[in-house]
Amino acid sequence: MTTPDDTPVLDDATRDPEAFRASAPIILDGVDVGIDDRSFRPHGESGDTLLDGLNPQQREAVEYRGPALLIVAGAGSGKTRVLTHRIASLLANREAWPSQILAITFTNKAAAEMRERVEALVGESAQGMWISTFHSACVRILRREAENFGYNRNFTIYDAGDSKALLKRIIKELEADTFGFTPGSAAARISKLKNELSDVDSFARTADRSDPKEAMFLEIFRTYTRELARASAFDFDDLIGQTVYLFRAFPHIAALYQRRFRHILVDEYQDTNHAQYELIHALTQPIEPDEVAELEAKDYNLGKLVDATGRVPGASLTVVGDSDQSIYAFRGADIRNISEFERDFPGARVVLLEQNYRSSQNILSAANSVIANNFDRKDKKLWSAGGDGEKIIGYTGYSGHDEAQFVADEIEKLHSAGVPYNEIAVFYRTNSQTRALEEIFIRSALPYRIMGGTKFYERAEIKDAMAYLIAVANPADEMALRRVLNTPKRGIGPATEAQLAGYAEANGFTFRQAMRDAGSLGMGPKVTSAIVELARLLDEGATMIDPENPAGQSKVSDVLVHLLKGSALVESLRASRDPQNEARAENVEELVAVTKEFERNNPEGGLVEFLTEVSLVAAADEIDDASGTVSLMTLHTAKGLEYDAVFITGVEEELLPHRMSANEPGGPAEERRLFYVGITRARKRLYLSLAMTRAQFGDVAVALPSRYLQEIPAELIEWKQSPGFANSRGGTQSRALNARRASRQPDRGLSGAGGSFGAKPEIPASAWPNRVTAQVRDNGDLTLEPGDRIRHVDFGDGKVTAVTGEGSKRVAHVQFEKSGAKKLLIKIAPIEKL
DNA sequence: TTCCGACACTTTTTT
DNA sequence: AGTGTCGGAA
Repeated sequence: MTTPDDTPVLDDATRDPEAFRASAPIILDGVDVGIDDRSFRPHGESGDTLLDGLNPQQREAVEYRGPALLIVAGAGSGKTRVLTHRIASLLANREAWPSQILAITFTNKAAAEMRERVEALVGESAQGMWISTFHSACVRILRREAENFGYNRNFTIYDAGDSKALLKRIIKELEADTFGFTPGSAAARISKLKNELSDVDSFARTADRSDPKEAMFLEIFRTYTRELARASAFDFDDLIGQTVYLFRAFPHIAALYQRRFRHILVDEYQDTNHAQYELIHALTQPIEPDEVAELEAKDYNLGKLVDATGRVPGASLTVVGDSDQSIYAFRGADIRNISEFERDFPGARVVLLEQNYRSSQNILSAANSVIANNFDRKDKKLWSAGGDGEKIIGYTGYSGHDEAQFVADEIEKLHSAGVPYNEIAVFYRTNSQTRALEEIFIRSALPYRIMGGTKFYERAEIKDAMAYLIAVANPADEMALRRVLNTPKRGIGPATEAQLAGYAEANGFTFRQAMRDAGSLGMGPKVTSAIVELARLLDEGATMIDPENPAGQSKVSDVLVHLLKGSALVESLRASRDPQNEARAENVEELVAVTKEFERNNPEGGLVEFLTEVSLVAAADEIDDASGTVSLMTLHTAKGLEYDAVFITGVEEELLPHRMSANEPGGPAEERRLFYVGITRARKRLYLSLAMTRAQFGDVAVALPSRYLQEIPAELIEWKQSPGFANSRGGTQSRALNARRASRQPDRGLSGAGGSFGAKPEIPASAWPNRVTAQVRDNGDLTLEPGDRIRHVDFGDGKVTAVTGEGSKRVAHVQFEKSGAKKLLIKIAPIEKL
């Protein structure tokens, strides 16, 4: 979890210079636009030293001043450095106050890092800046302005799962499933529309209503929108879209932010969608004279901002991006935003950064030759002054488990050669690939962390506990109430739920009110008291955070503990005989710990702030660089990160490129960019691996090497085990794949094996000395000592050389006769003592 | 209303 | 393989 970017908006303070000084002591004497106080000296480097160590292009990107700047930054070209130095130089030269800077990054983690790096350059004057994601920035604006357009500032944020749950109910009620609608398909379509800034009305105007399916979709969209509004909730896409509507509908509110942010910087611009583009566009508009007058009438000091025409010119915009790293088209990212930047912002300067400071030349050459296969791109070649470096290592496993064992073994080798675990990462295309990796890593006692995937906050029991908190913070949120209604079991079934909803509808009040009044519904005494009791518990929670409450604001953890006690959520999990429920109970207790952690990091933050933070945490935010663990993540999550050693697994057709991308326009090209992003994360070592067979949906399918492998020149790859088997047409894969170089394991045993596509390959197991099965066993409290001989199901006989660790985490270091040295977790490894 | 077993369906990537 | 959903019985 990251610290939220919760610096207060300084608008109120800037109206009154005295208050401003008090709240931001680093800024002396001042109106926020007066930049003439000579005593303001940032700590750290002065303006000149900010340019030290930068190449000429980087310098230009830092120094250029003008309305618009596009920095085309290839992978590893130091763009974060350029961005932070650019911000630092604006501050150091006192061309801008911190509060006038808005920097948008892709993840909270990137935002935190950028803030840290700017602070390292200029010291604490970095405090008042807004450095955040699009979503966080919009939440701040929306909470601030919510009351101005009919929303409650305690609105709930629905994540993708919440949206789908709501749509599921709507589709059921409308019986829309008969038209083939699923929550997923409806959510995707609505999301797409919102990313294009379409709302129900504009969609209704263009939709073909004579088509019953279209009419039904319109009905779904309309109901969904109404339900969100009724619950005082925004979905992810609304956060951006509603902010744009807000600015359009209320120019005087837009003017506040146009005035405040004089320098806007956007990272990963190639992944912005239309709504985000419009948001940036709105923020960089000039303030017209009538709005200027209105602002001044409200005592906002515009001072020197007003130009000769009586307007405040638009903020200066800096965007950084690389169209070769655009991997979010599926989410509405529009590559035209970057390719047509010069047209959108006339007079824009473009700076190209092509020198790579991250990777060895071999890695870059591979990346260049892969991406060169995407036509319709500006040619751009990364180069490094750092020398060729190591060759790329290739490996073909018999199965996903075999591949995982290779990865584990190589990681162990790297580690004993001095590469720390946290400098090693394993990437894959789909989250489902983690299973095999995880099994092997646990068995091999490798410390690892999975980024993203099934996230803590997506677990059912955590969502239940969170729903209690949401119901307290936002009583209008019916979905949270419905979720909480019968968890833990209270004997309130769907029939009762429907009765409550009907009662609320008929009387024109909220679901929550209906719960309070359950007594007048004539239901059974047990059910009635359960409902009334729950309503009372939630109301108690609400008074605990009520700002009017004389007893003061309770801490989030106190509210949560009170709700958990009152609802007996944890106890009911503990009482159940399902063994998994013990782990669930522990998860809920972990959530209490999370709230306490939040309180430590955010002494000012309340329940709403906590809920916001939880809603906006992303996979990449969890990455803890200091921990000594290997990181496992999807290729998407890997964007923006770098490691000494990188493993890309599952480099197979149907997986990379993924089969789902085949039919999408631009799909294969986007998949290629994804591969390119993965390759360019590596500094020194790159491993590409694949498997001949891969388990999916419970059975085994044949896999073919990815077409992208052939695009890497053969001399860059050293195959530990090449995928040189016959393909479906009876020929062989390209020369690159057959890699006729001297290899310790010649291709002999492989080529010709396998056979026609679709059949299970009959490959002699002897061809894979490392062939690994998914077997796990419980060895109880088997004890091993150095010198013991053991037999492993997959690796054969070996001798224990050392034993480390405690209790269930005891690890045997074993020298196998045929398979080399390995570490095994004694408790679960498929071994027996001889 | 809840519980249980049979079943169907899943897996693209994420703020 | 694992999870969610549905129908029927208690």
